[in-house]
Amino acid sequence: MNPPQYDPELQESLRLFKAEIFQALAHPTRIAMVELLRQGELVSGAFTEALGIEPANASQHLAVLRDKRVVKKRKEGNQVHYSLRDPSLIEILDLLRGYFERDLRESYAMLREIVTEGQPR
Amino acid sequence: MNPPQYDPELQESLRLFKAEIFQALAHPTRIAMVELLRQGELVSGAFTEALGIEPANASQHLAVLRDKRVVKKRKEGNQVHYSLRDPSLIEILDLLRGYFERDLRESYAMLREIVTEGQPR
DNA sequence: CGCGTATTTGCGAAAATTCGAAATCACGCG
DNA sequence: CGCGTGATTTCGAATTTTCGCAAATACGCG
Repeated sequence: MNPPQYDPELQESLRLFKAEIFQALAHPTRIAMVELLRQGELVSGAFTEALGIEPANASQHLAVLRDKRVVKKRKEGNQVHYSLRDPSLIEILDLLRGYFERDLRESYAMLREIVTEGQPR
Repeated sequence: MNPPQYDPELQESLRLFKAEIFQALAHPTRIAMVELLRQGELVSGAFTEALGIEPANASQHLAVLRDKRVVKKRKEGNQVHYSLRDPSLIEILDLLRGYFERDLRESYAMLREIVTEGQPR
């Protein structure tokens, strides 16, 4: 019960868990899904419509997100509602947004450098 | 060039970009590598020793992290030093730890619920 | 039962992972 | 200079995983 501060096995399972979360988000469609869920619950069909994909495909990606515990489902009569299991995922996505912006800026700078490099001085 | 606020194509390529970053971290070994880099620079060989993997394997994973711009390399004589390109990645991993703990608590609660459910009242 | 919505399953193609062997690279030494 | 050594990367091939489509199957409802 009491968690040792430096348990190698715990560390390992924690890394596995983190890897699974990242794996779950390692697809453009699933990222779009999570971003859509930022505002709240969505029915399964809403994804297929918003993303222009087939129901089967949406269901598959949702299954991945479900398996990795990113989203939870709630059946209501005929249809299935999905929502984020833990809103703090939003925080993580926001943090990543800052990361991406920095990275994009860097890439842009590098690109410009390469371009100007080719120019005669 | 000028980025419209809501360009679907831009959104899509941005998601692709994000997916690549997630993909880079979607492996326990690579997560361990990033966590090792929390303290600072490491030589390539240090990873193989700390993680108990073969040099070729470590090099592959480092190449992935390099390609996705997570780490940067610095050659010094015989060996190659790696370091995090952006330390805010650490924040994200820390956030995930809290996420993980919440998840464990939930699983435990659910387990207990199932157990008590089976009990006669 | 019949219908529409969701999910699951089967399958081929593409990508990721791993490992051993071979190739590079920087150094020091005869 | 040529050569051997240690560190790292690259190559090649085998295995595993992921992806997207299509067909089949479940599920709730009238």
